[in-house]
Amino acid sequence: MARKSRIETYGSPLGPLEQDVMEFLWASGASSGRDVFSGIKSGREIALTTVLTVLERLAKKGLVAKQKGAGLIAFSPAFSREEFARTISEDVFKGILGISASGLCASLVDALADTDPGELERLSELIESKKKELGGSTEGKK
Amino acid sequence: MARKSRIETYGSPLGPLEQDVMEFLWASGASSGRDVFSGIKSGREIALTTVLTVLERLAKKGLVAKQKGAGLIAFSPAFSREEFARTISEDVFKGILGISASGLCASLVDALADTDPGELERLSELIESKKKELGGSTEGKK
DNA sequence: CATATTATTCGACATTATGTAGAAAGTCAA
DNA sequence: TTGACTTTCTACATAATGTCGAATAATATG
Repeated sequence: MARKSRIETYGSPLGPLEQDVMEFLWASGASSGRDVFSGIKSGREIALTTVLTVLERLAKKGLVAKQKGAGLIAFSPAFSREEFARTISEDVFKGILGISASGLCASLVDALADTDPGELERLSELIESKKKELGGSTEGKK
Repeated sequence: MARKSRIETYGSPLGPLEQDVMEFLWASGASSGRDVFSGIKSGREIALTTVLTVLERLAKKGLVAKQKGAGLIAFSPAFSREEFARTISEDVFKGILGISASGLCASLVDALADTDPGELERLSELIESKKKELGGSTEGKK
């Protein structure tokens, strides 16, 4: 049996340039290749084709949609930042939970307290409702 | 200015073989190269040197400690499974929190409810103590 | 239409990470 | 010294990513 509790995936490993491109698309929405190029190239020396290639690869990965309509081809994020983050989170959690649920929770709480204390409150509420949701319907694993 | 809210790291991206090796070390503690080899090679065809190489690289990365004492060199995990998981978690959270704290929390709660409901209870307690720890600085509706 | 521009696509090379392992060198005991 | 075993070196293969120039396809213009 392939041991499962692997630390596997960690989500989608995007390279720095790919991330810059995604950031731009998330911020600007559908854009032409040149737009993306102009947008992310600040200070750095990078060729237009480099960006085009990345855009192409991202499209192949299904992270950006390529729409060829009337004028130029438009590239747009296939997922919102949130959806993307959530997808990653899920993969990460699946992997790490098998190793140390308590450690994961501890890290989350610490990180939250550090960057967004207010979110702590919302988290407890979230937990409450989830517990309530689980409550009663105790028919084993789901 | 390096835009920060990146999705960056995602933690330590170990390859499958490297993970098998770490799993073995976590389970067995200090072991000789041959032990690791024998331990992880079940069914598969793999050379001893391959494992040794991986062990070596893992050591270079600082994930395993190489102790050369009396007899054979002993390799042992430099971090416990939990510490490792925690390190990964932190990196991941730092990256994702900048994007969507609520999304992250939602994912965690869902994942927890799914794999380890009991941990939900512990999480809320954890949050409570953390809130208390933050104390007055976090005064607000409660 | 013929040509200059701009847009897209192709093909390539560099680097890094990982898997894989044979060859060489080092150890140690019989 | 010899032989078996350990450890190190060296090297190749593949995949992901960054990086482009060249070739090709569209468009626009004179």
